Formats: sequence, C-alpha cells, structure tokens
Amino acid sequence: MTSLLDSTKDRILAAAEELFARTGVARTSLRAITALARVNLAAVNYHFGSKEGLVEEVYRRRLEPLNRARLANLERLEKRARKPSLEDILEAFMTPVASLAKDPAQGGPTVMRLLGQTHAEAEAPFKAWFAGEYKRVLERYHAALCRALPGMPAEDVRWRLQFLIGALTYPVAERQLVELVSGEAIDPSEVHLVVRRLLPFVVAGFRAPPGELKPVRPHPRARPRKPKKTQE
Amino acid sequence: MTSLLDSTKDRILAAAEELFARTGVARTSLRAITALARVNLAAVNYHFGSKEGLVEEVYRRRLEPLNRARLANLERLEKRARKPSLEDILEAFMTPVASLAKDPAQGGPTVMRLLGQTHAEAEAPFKAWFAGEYKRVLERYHAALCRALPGMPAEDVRWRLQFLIGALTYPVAERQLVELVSGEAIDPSEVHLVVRRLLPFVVAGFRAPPGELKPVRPHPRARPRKPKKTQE
DNA sequence: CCTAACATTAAACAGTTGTTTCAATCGGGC
DNA sequence: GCCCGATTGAAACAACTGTTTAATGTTAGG
Repeated sequence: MTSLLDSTKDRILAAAEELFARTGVARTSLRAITALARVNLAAVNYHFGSKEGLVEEVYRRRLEPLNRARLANLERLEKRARKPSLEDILEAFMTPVASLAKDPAQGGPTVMRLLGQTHAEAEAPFKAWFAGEYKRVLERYHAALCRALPGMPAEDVRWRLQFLIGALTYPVAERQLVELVSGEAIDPSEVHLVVRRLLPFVVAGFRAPPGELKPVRPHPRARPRKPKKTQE
Repeated sequence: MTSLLDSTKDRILAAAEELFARTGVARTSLRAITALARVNLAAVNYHFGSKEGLVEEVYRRRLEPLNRARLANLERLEKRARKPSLEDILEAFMTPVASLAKDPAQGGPTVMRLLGQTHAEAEAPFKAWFAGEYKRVLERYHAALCRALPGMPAEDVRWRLQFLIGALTYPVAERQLVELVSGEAIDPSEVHLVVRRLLPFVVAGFRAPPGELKPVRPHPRARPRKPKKTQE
C-alpha cells in the first residue's frame, strides 16, 4: 500500500488517512501514525506544523478533487445542454464519489470512511474552509436542480439535496454497520454500484411533489391522514 | 437543564450526553463531564465502571426507546391492516426520531447529534450489541416494506432502507454543516418538519423501479409504475 | 572542501488522560 | 446511641498525548 519510494511526507499522509478512516482522528495518536509510516515522531510537526495541520492536509487532499470533479461534471453538462435533465445532474453529483473510491491513487475505498467522518472530526477553522468550498458546489447544483425542477420551491430543492448527501454518504461511510446489519459484506470496489442503486431512488425522490408542512391544512390531493399517534 | 434534584448518576448522564453530542466522545474528558455535572471525578468510575460504561449507558438510554417505538409503531400498523401502505410504514420508521428530538425528557434535540455520531464513536463491544438490536428493527421493517412493494427485489428494498437511514440521519446530525452551507439555521424543535419534508421524498424513492446494475441488461419486469408527474 | 539549508533522529517536555486509592461522609436499621 | 453498606471527596497514579529541543545526518552550490 505504501511504496518504499514515497517521501516521508507522503508516507505520513497515507498512514494518517488509513488510521483516521479506521478509528477516527481523535483516537489516532501521532505515534500510531508515525509507527505505521515507519517515520520519526517529530516528522509530523516538522512537515505539517501540528496534528491539526496534518488533519487538514489529509482531508484537503481528497475533498478538493471531489469538489473539483463535481463542478467540472456540472459545467460539462451545462455546456452540452442549456438545461440538463434531473437525472444527469444528480449523476454528475454522485459519480465522483465512486471514482474516488475506485482509484487507489485518489485514496481508494478508505476515502469514503473519511468522508463520513469529515464533519464530526474536523476542527473549527478547517471546518469553515471546507464549508466554504462545499457551499460553492452545493449552490451551483442547487441552481441547476431548480432549473430542472421548475415550480418546485427552492427551499424544498435545498432540503432534498441534503437528503441526497445523506443517502449517498451514509451507506459508504458506515460500511461496517451496514454489513453488521445486512449480513452481507460490501466490496468497496463496488461503490459505483451503490451510486447506480441510489440514482433511481433520488431521481424519483426529487420529482415527488413536496408535502405540506402544516398538519391541518387541506390539500387538493387530500390523503386521509390517520389520527395522531402518541409514542407511549 | 439539569435539575438540582437529580441524582449523581442522572447528572453525569445528562452532562455526558450534552458534551458527547457537542464535541464527540473521544474529545470529551471525564473531567469536563464531572465539572459540568458538578460531581466528583471518581463518581463516573464508581457508577459506570469506566468511561466506556458511561458511553454505553448514554447511548443505550436513547437508542433503546427509539428502537422500541419503531417496533411498536410497526406492530400497531400491522394490527390495523394486514398490509400497511408504503407511506405508513416509512412514517412509522421516521416519526420516533422526531418525538425523541421534541421531548426534552427523552433527550431533546441533542439526541439527534448523538445519533449521528453513534457509529463513529462507539467501541467494538457496544457496537455489536447495538447492531444486534438495530438489526431486529431493520429486519422487521424490511419484511413489511417488501410486502408493501410486491415485485421489488428484497436486495433493492434493503439498500433503499439504508438510503432512507442516511437521508434521515445526516441532516439532523450534521446540523452545523447544513447551517453553514445553507445559511439558514435549523431550529431543533422542528425536526418533525424535516421528517415531513423527507417523507414524500423517500416514498417516491421506494416506489421507483430499480435501475439495472449491468449496463446493458434489459429490464426483466417492466412494471409501468404510475408515472410520477414530472414537472416539466 | 566547506558551508548552508534541509531532513531525520532520539530524548525530553509539560500537560492531559482514565483509573485507583483511601479516608470522610452520609442514611437507615437495630 | 452504634454500626454498616453505599456514596462522595481530594489526591495521587501510571500511561499517554502533542510538541519541542538539540544533536546528527544528508545534500547540493560556490
């Protein structure tokens, strides 16, 4: 996994990524990282300044290409047709995740677990940077989705984008739990199959008419709502 | 938040839950917990044996009622009609999350952040217990969903259940990130609104015909689902 | 060959972690 | 009153954390 020719910096990054994905940032000590990377302890502070610096670089190295691929996909799509289809937009958003997971040079399967822990693990300053980058991507997709779904309130589109992110992140990130619960192991090289399964699900979800939020207001499409259930 | 009348044990649980949800288990020290609870440091080891013991009890206290409510909802549903509708089943699965978040006695809004960190934070032995409990719930819902979706392969139903869990967990758990990205703050007392927004999304998602995984194979069972009105 | 910048090393630093010890205190039952 | 188990308290424990120091090794340029 870690080539002997790699520089100290690269070996640290690889080892840190592996351990962060496996046990989380907080539970991973610099000594564990430097031991796995077969590198001196002080090398981390020398090359990255601090543990936080290392954490940032580990995440940035993977998240930046992901965001870039998502933006590039959308641009290519919009260059081809002024108004891309809903399915094409959603696919453009999802597929970069699969290609990251497929390519070991881009991090391979471990990246997905990283992604799932991004938000829980990062410190405040890095979180701000990441949120800014991420926001740009989501804003662009939000606009494209709104164009593909005329008549749907922008707020609903935004929420459904969040639902998509959750549905995409959770199964690949919490792979262990999914395995424990479903019994069958998930081959990480088949993340693209997850994407393929998810696509029709979210396409239909985005197309669904949004429900009313107020409980009592009657709707033209009145469904007989059953009396309130109380959780004892 | 923490009543002065509460026992030492309760105060510890409340403080730990608060801090676990805010900064994660690994980053929360026993000293921070006992300081917030205004309790002696040794009390944790006295009442819970170890930090791990405390973590388990914090999670168990919330996850057990959640699973119980989900099972009870489904049972009640199936007692009323032998074959409940897809929407009712999904609602039965999702609403307990909202009622937990609404009721401060059951944990209130902080519980949601806990839920999102469950899988990343817990240690192996507790994880096994939780997976067992969780599995029972998911198997029951999986069976009910399969009955409500005749003709859909069981594997696809299983995956879509995972998608639902992700879509449900992510927005409530990663509230901070959603706020940063979307700009608007989410009132935790309005988790039930998230559920209400999510419901039509996942109902339509579950009804969508599953896509083929192999690029070229034609669809064997072309069920002309009632075409959701596309807003085009 | 010398030097200066870069890189690696072993050792120690100060601070924090979870846990343990043991004495002090409480609250009823006799 | 007294006693006893359950609880609390302050202090110390060893182990581990991220970081720094100072010495050493490496490498290219004049």
